Amino acid sequence: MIRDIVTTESNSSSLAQACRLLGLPAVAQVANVELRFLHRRLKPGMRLCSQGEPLEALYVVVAGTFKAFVDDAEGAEVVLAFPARGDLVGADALCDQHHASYVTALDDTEVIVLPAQSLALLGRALDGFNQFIYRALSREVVAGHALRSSIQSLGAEARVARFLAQLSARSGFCGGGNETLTLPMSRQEIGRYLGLTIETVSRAFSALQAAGHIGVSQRTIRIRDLGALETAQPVATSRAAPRPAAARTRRQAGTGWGGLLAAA
Amino acid sequence: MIRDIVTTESNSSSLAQACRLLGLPAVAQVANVELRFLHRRLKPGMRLCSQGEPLEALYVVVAGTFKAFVDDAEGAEVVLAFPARGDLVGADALCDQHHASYVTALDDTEVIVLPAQSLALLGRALDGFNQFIYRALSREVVAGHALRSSIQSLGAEARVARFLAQLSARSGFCGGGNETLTLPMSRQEIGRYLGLTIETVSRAFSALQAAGHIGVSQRTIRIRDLGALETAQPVATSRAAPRPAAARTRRQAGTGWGGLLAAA
DNA sequence: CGACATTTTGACGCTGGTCAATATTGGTGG
DNA sequence: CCACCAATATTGACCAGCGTCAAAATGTCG
Repeated sequence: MIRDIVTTESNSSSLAQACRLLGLPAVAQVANVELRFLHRRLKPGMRLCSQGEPLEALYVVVAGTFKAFVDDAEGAEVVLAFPARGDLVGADALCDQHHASYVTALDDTEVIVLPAQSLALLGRALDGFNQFIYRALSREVVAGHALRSSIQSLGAEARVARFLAQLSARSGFCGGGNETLTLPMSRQEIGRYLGLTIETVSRAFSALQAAGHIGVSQRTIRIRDLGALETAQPVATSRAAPRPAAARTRRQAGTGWGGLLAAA
Repeated sequence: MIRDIVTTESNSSSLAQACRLLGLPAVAQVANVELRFLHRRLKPGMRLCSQGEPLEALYVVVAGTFKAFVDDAEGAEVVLAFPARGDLVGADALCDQHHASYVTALDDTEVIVLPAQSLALLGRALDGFNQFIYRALSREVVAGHALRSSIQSLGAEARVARFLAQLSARSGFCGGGNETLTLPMSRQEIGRYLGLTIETVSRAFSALQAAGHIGVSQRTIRIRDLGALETAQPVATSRAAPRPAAARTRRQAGTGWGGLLAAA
């Protein structure tokens, strides 16, 4: 597609570097490949890929944060993940060669581009490369399970708390030390990720602040008691999962729902 | 269908058959492989694999239904999927060679066993084999996204309705025509899958029956109005996600609710 | 036929969604 | 440089969906 990046030079990375970024053990052979992959940079709001679009490449995030989402039946977006440094983006397109979600940049970002053709090629040439992709994909599956588990198990406040703990644990979100982080996403987006409304997210922030666990100043969060955030409180009762807003645009055919039942 | 499978014990299947089952386009070369994979049969309650266990093989479900789940913080299980005919099981172990969830048989089941060693081997020998795994994994990711989206978007009744519609759309669940299906799982398990309590699931069944959309008789469901089930109603409002219960072994301990406000 | 497990139904209330109004921030023009 | 307006965030009041507690009903199994 169109490369509008005029900025500096898109530089390149080796396969070994990509492996390191993904946190995968680089197989021996990997080090010997001199093949290099181009980088691409995006400004906030720019889209890396869209739902329905044919697969052109997979991406490994080098810097910045993205938002991956789909539109549900009523048109409201459901945030699937906030890919950041070290995450693989675009894997959901491998099953039918078309992206199944939208991915947009939340801030200034940079990715390593792994062209689709290269995948088959590399797989053939390098034994370890397949493991590389398998693991990245598998990790995504596991992460999805973990998220579902949290959403079903925790109350609103605990979910937000863990969300923050998770962010602080990742590199790339910290604006300096691992004590202060600057959120690249809005409360709205956090809500659509955790299955909460914007108001509830805001209240959770306030409550955590009142409890002395964090310091909140807009999108700048100071972690005061990481332990408290991680040890989410089962709080009260419940465990349901309500409904979205909807209200407005009702009436929609909605086939959607592609896969209730998945595989393991 | 099952005629090549001689009932007796562990039978075997070719790679091409496995591809067909998974609904993946069998690559040319696949047809030429004469390698055959053994089958394995399980009785209700038997475990195909457990969390933490080292990866030994991947499985393709031939018949019956499984339940894949993890235990959340409080020990309550969260059902991740109900793998049935055509689904790949065990993929979550590819990232670190250890299973990340439990998978148990809900009824009499049969799977094709793809030994872990064969994977690397096949990948090296067959170009198409990697695509095969990529797609199966990717499909799982996409299915997970779809499920999350539905859980966050729909009310309890709509979730149950769609769940049933989804089941009726799959082969393997229908006890005859696609009009009557026999659920292999309990209400409890449906609830832990949809993020609802057993009571809410039960009430949803009753409501759908009262509305004339289904006929309920224990675990035998008659679909009377499939369209109504698929066109889930955004119902009311909400969209929160409460907390789990922990019911069972509860008896006290302390947490319950007393600490609720304090913790918050 | 009796003890147990699963499902159903009812009453009650907490969590979190909805509606709504007020603050803060940020951008733009005079 | 400051007033004005739009976007985002915070708070409050209200209310309803669904979890929790409880018990009855129906089915399973020995």
